Amino acid sequence: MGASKTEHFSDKQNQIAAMAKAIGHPARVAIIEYLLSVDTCICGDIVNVLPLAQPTVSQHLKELKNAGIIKGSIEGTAICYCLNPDALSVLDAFFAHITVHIKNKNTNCC
Amino acid sequence: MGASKTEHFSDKQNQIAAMAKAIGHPARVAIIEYLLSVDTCICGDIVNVLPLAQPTVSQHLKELKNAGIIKGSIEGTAICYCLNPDALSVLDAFFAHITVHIKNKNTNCC
DNA sequence: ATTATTTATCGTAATATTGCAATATTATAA
DNA sequence: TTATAATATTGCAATATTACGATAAATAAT
Repeated sequence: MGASKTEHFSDKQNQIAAMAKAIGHPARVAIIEYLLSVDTCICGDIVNVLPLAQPTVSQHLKELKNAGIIKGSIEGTAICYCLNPDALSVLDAFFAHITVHIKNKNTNCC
Repeated sequence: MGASKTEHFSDKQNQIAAMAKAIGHPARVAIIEYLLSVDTCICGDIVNVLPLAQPTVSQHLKELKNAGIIKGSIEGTAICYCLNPDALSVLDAFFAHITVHIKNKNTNCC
């Protein structure tokens, strides 16, 4: 096959998975870290920052955008990309919830 | 191609990406949530919990284990699987760091 | 020893991802 | 209008992922 059986899982599970999947590539982690490091949102130099060809970077940006991780708006010739706090806070809450609950578990057999 | 150019990115970026990728499937999100919900680590019923065939579940468990998200040990006929707090705390720290830094940014043009 | 139970592996088909060259699109500048 | 610059899309090849039937391996129970 090759297609996930998304219909068998909850919307929340599919949403978390889609966002995690989008972050599941080192180039896209690098993009996220770069967007976090710059103070302004005018990010027309993302292509120069990554060791990948321009179409490849454009494709990675598209995937991050589709997953809601970043937002983009036209800013003249360049495109302005920024992180989407809403999406990232969902992931933050997910992992914070997990780590808190793991600590509360006394059984740890593995 | 189809192979990520991991050598161009930092170990940290590759580690985050590998773990995020492992969580980037709704069945694996469901597995994580199930492991979090049960009190004991003896988890021989994961197959029955998911709407997927046994070999598929086994494959998903293997990927989570390879990424370090879960740990497993033999427990008689069954296999004992648990979440790995170390790996999950790395992801927790990553996303907590991002959300904190986003809040500190005053520019938000998108 | 034989059977039942549980999990892993193999093989394979369908689909998705990754990467880039070539090209298209869009907006600014001359 | 005609360049120039920045980003997007298309097309394609190489590889990876997803899913499952069939089968293997390992342990427990009879």
